[in-house]
Amino acid sequence: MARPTRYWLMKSEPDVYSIENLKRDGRTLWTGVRNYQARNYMMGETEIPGGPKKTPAALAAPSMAPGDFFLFYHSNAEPPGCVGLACIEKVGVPDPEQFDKKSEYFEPKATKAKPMWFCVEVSFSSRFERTVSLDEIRGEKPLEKMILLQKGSRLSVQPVEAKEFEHIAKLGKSKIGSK
DNA sequence: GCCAACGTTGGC
DNA sequence: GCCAACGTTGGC
Repeated sequence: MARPTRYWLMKSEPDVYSIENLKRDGRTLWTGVRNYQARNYMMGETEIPGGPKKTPAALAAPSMAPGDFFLFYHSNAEPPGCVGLACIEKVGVPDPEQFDKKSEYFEPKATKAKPMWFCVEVSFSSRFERTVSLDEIRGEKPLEKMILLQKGSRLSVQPVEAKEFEHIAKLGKSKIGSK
């Protein structure tokens, strides 16, 4: 049975790494996520040798795979909101920052053989013609179930429904594959 | 800059 | 295993 394409939302502070940066770079490693739930999504669907074991609940949850798409969200921005689309290229990549003593994401307990944190490689797909702001998302009935809108939700990597993804992409006047 | 909400750590 | 203290996220 073919796996359906899954859709995600990933947050980044534009002062740190913006959609313009991704457009410039073409591809990047989505490093620095230090949340177990987000990590589990980024580890992908197959077990990683030497990688952390997922709990049964995490195994039952959806995970990323190459070819999935995500909404690029600018957090701590004015206004906060979705600004474009990008594609998951590679999953379960050990986050190199955990091995770098000078990085704020250094993890002394991690080793190359047994990494603790994983990231994904992503590629630029499109920039929206305009920001679909958090305020606007709040006002859309078809988007009311989004994890983004749930009280206290801070998850920086989260699944979204295909319908939600398409709705926001339409509001941003952007399609997969368009510039 | 404030602070609510949440996640993690560590003493017991 | 509990839970208080602490740190972080991210909108406002």
